[in-house]
Amino acid sequence: MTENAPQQQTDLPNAWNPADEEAGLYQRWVAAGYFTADAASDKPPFTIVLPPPNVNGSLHMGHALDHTLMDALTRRRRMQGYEVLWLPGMDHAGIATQNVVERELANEGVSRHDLGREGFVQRVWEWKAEYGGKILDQMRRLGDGVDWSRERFTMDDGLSRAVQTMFKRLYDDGLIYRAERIINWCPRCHTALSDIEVDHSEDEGELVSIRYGDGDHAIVVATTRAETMLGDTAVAVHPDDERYAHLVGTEVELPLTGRRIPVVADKHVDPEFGTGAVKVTPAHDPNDFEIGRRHGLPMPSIMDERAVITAHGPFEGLDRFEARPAIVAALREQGRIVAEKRPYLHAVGHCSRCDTVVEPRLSLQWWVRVEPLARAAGDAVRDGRTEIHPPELAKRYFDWVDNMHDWTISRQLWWGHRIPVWYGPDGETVCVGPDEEPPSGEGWHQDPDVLDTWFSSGLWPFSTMGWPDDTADLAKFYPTTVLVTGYDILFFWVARMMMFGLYAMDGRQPFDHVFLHGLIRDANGKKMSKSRGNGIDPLDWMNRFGADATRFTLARAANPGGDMALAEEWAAGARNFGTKLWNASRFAMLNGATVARPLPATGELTEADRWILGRLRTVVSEVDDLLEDFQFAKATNLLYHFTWDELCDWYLELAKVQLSGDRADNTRAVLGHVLDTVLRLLHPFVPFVTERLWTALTGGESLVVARWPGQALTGGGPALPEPDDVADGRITDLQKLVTEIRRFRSDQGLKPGQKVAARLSGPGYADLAAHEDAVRSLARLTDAGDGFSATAAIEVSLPAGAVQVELDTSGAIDVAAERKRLQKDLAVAEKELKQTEGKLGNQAFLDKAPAEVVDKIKARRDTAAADIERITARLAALPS
RNA sequence: GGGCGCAUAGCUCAGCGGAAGAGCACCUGCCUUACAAGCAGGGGGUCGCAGGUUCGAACCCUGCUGCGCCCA
Repeated sequence: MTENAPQQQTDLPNAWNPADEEAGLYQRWVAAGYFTADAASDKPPFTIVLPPPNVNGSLHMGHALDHTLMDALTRRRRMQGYEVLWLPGMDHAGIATQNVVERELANEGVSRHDLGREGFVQRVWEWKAEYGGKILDQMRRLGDGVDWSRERFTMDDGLSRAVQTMFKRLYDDGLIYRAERIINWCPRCHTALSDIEVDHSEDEGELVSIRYGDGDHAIVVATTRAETMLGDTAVAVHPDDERYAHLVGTEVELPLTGRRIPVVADKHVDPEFGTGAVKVTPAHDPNDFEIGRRHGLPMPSIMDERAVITAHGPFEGLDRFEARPAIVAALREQGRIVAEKRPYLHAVGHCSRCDTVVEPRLSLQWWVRVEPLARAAGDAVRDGRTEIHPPELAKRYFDWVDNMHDWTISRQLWWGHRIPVWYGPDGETVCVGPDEEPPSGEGWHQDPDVLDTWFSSGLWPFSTMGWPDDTADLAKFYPTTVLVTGYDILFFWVARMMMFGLYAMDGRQPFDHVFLHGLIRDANGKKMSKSRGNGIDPLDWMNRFGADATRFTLARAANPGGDMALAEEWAAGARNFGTKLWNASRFAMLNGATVARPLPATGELTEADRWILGRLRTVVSEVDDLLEDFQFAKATNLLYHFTWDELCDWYLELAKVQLSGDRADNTRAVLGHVLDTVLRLLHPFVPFVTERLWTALTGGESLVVARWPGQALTGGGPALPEPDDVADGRITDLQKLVTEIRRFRSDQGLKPGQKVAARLSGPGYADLAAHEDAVRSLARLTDAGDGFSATAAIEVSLPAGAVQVELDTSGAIDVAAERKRLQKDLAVAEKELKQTEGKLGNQAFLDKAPAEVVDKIKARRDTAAADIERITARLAALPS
């Protein structure tokens, strides 16, 4: 390490141009191997597996946030001396990718069936080679410090083997079974979907009331799906509903079909809803399916896989949405429509991939029996083996895992892991493990379906490290330390990885912590979406403001659990901060700031030096605490304000004075030191600009592998002096004095650059006399030389007493402006006096409030009283 | 229908029992030799409404109103 090599001059350009430097810096980091994890290392591990993005996806703002936070976590831990593994990769996104390639084929006038299964899958691989993984390059743009040597893909041989192993184990344990049930069917994708692949929305539909039967034997049912009446096999009423008691056990005629169907009593019918009677279509509604099961009803399917009506005379061949009005019209003709309500708002499920309205469908599918797995997943969080941050979200997790339905894992697709089950000529069913030969011979065939993409993604925390083999990576890096994702992905990711991880890894949880961040919204707090057109492309921001600015914007908005609104102005602000940091650093370096020598002894430092170093020490400690607690927004805001408001606005200005004094070298050391530390603290969030500045400042190899300030694991780091109350108070006084003078100047319309002769005096000034040069520099005051003639005076009250500032404004002063100012200050002081005296006049307050609170109020009262006296006198002295 | 969360400056959000804060926006003046992607100064809020607890409430409790999200 050459971290302490001296660096006198700087080769830094005048301005920071991210586009010129980011890509080169990133390449250098990767080439140096900084991000490559070593399973043989003695360092403590810190592991994150990247929730794998879809192979057909591109980086959106949600990813950018996710990645920024993961990168910040891993970069800091790396600097702290951990052996960091951040493992990247992608999933194969079964439905989405198959859709993409099918669309491509459609443009060529070909269907996947023309290519055949093998040909189609080959074609998807070719597509992947050419277009897949765009997001990986976008991750490089963002600066993700991932271990590219361990990049994985869910369809790779190793991960496929893990999938087959897992299937076999679950099958053998009786946790995977095949059954005919109602599933969510997408008539466009032609596949089953799991519950969470269905999005519900309130859609406008119609509620039609239909009379079944006639005369005394009539019963009215209401439905939003009139077309399903073709598949009705019963009408159900509540057993205690006296209105229909006489009909239960009898049959009514089902219109249009000539069929007679029974009226059954079922206690799951809500007698309050509608007429209290419901039509029962067991093959096309999950509730009706349950009723059908309880009453042994037939379950005819009336639609094919495209949701087109099959059989049933005139309606055959109609799409379900064409069939609906046709059937209503036919019923109306027969006088069977009792009431119609349009529009009628009701919840409708849509395919999360293509937005088609899902069709509940009776079909034979493979299922995971989740009960024991979900219980273990809940217990791991209940036991505290896995901690969810922020903890409020644990409740949502429990609600989900404790009430989870069995999971449909078969998909009627070709792109994915094929179900490793073979069926024999005599009805045999054989599940085949990865190292076994599948049965062959006449009549044997493999199940045609593939597994849900989430089945393979659920294995990600360990399949990526070589499971089911015992590998060095698993030994070193499992369980992973933290999973970072949005709270909307809690069920997709967390629950499924937890279930599989605990099962496959002998009860060892896949991650110790789960950090859930909020969702990205636009400047008005609205969710970003394609239909709204309010999405922001992170690449656009990276192009215009730089990767650092994009990252810093996201990190500054990331309060745990809270959603965050973003707008271009936010990114511009972050870019401005980078510029500020750049300019401040360049200024410091041009003035010889250096880390070449150790910090001077405390006794050799000025109060300004001791103040900024004390503040720095506090900031280091606070930032550290905040980051341990995933408080990214607070940590970055603290750094933003320390850098801008304290370091740049005050210390750099004070340093300008010191640099022309006799202890300039000390100032150079302090400047270098503060800057060095600030760059280290900021590096996890804005890696590029800090790297460029830090290597220039220190001559060190790279900030990526530099030590993190403070904290035990870092083995020390620069020793900073304790915060110094005297120095802090002195600088606070100085700031107040300078600010008051500036206020006066501004009131009086004096140009900021205009020097004004002044004389400073008063009891409060004794302690500040040593800072006179600084005060004069910051307030643009010159000495009161010959011919000085005060035309105005202000009085600033400090804890040690008042300071008089007499100024020669070389002209008349604006008395009205001065009076206005004083009156305003007076009003403030009077309000303060009234408030504090009110409290102190309350015996109950004096008796019950803690002594330090009472003392504080007393001090405030005294200050207010003194201010009133002073201001009143000043007002009286003003020429009228 | 069940559950959760939020209502604080024009906008987006911190603060969660002892003096109302930030960023952006806004107003005034400045190209003051690091920085106009900037500097200096300034204006702006009875902290959704109504009760209660407390010496003291933006902060705790109850109800109401209005939003948002998840699940059914």
